[in-house]
Amino acid sequence: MLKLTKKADYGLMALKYLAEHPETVALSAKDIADAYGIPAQLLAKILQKLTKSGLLKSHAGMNGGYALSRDAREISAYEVIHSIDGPFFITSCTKGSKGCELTPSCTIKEPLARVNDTIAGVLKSISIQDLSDHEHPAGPTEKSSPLVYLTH
Amino acid sequence: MLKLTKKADYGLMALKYLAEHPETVALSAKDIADAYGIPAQLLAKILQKLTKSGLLKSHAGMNGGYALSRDAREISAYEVIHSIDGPFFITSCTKGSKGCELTPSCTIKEPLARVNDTIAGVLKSISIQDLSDHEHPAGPTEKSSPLVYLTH
DNA sequence: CAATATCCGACTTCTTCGGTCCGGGTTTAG
DNA sequence: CTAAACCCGGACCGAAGAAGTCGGATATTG
Ligand code: SF4
Ligand code: SF4
Repeated sequence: MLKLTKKADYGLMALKYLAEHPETVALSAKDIADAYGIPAQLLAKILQKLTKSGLLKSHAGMNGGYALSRDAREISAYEVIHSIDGPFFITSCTKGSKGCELTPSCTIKEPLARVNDTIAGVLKSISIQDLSDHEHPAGPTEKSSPLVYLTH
Repeated sequence: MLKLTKKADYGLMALKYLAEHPETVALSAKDIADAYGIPAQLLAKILQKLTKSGLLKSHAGMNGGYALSRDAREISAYEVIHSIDGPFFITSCTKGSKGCELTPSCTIKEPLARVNDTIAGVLKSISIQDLSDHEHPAGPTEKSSPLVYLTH
């Protein structure tokens, strides 16, 4: 529940890896897979999705591979997750396809939609570049400011 | 991916329902289930978990049922989700049980742990009481302030 | 042309979730 | 006392989704 897909996880790893190697023109899926020890074929499919979404550029043939299509700080974690796992929804009532049938009687879907937006906002505020700043500077996670505003 | 369990969903609905009926001493699982049209037996098990976690008080026998053990504004959505679905982790590396085996080589688990904490903070800042404030006052969701601080 | 790479859909396997069933124990109304 | 109404909790099962695999087509370079 509320767990990130491993595919999205891999996708973030791969993008971070690409962001850290800007000098190379392109890296093949196998290169990245080997670097982390994740199944090559699976990673390939993930990168393909990211390519189709426009986050990556691919180049077939020898010495081919993938490269970021934009600057690392212009790619948000939200986009990555969205590309790989589809639309982002905390609840099952995706309003459109097939959600739970008790949507009309449900009284908590509006508040939850608010929460959904908040979390999406969090994800959108994180870029690939941020992942590369390997820092966890002693300062323990302090939740000071109000994080979500449910009622206006 | 990143989707709330339906059980947690039901749990929140039930708690909200209880919060909105403070006059009644106790409501049976069947009452709540009928009110929303969710499977009674399933809801029963959810309420049992919430009881075991101390969020609810149960009373067997005729005219028995469940009641909130604390004030509605003292119960956070985080507690509910935690009670029903177990520990809250965005990633698979739960450090302790069985996570993914590439935890050592993984370079994004610390940043993601930060994100995890942020989202957990969001959930903790929401009380059952907040769910009852049925408001969505025209004001579109505005994300003004920075929502997550990755680097200190 | 041959080697290397991406591309892409279909497929199997595994886990989890949603839901049901049943055999208990408790309390209270009659 | 007894039966109804309720809570308790494990076992069970089908459906769905996630993780990973396979195989073939296509594009590029040497
Ligand atoms: S309609 Fe209500 S119960 Fe159904 S998925 Fe949405 S929030 Fe959950
Ligand atoms: S170790 Fe890395 S890849 Fe594995 S679950 Fe944690 S974040 Fe994801």
